[in-house]
Amino acid sequence: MANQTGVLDDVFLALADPTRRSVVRHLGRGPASVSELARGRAMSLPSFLKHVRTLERAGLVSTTKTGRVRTCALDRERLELVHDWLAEERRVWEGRTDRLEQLVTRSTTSPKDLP
Amino acid sequence: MANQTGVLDDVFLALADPTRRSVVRHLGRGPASVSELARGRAMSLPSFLKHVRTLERAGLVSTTKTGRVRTCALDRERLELVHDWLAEERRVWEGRTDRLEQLVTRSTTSPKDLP
DNA sequence: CCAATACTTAGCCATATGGCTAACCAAACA
DNA sequence: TGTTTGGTTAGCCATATGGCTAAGTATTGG
Repeated sequence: MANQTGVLDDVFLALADPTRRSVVRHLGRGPASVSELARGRAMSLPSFLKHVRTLERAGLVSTTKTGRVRTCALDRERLELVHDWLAEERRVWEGRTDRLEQLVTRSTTSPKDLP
Repeated sequence: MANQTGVLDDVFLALADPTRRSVVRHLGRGPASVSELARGRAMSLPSFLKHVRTLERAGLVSTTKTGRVRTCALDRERLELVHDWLAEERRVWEGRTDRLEQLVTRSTTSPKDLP
């Protein structure tokens, strides 16, 4: 149940684009509005909006609208999903298939979300 | 320069599909032939081959042909690229933008390619 | 109230993706 | 020699992606 494949599909797909990775990078420094994120990009606003929607669909970004401004924020937890996937792969290489170890290994880099 | 965006595009795109992630998982246990990898999948051989090609294009898998058999192997280095990208993001969250630290942190998981 | 700002919706278009079948090598058996 | 076996090529097709423009809606500032 840990790996809903659909979610990973969306997450990896969302990250497979330089514009979107750049947005993730930007939001890493803190929340920002859509037009703020779009500034300086050689792209129309509607086109850029699609990228934001893709990031939202992947759950990497959450947005809220206040007045006429939509503010975007990064969801770090979703990015940790990538880390978890990678960690699982490493476990396979190393021949350790025991799932319990997953939670332990995870805490070495970010000791926050142990359910 | 560390982030050739094109490569990350291809790597993330390659991982954005359950079939291909499953191949990566399989190859994590060791090399395998194409038909071996295709076995049990609800998909024609040509269709499956395309996935292998996509993984090759991303550099995640390398293949060699001996006789009539094409053997595929995982390139773990390329997967570390994902880890490196993620690590960079984390550094941004934590406000540490100094690039030197990148090389140090990286060596915790794979102390190989320090240019 | 008017105008500028900040999205948003609704198309349109070219290309890419992911699947298929049919047909075609070439190596390995029997 | 003839037949599997393992892969490959060449199309075809439906849908998705990533870009655009034009024309909306809804706040906000003057």
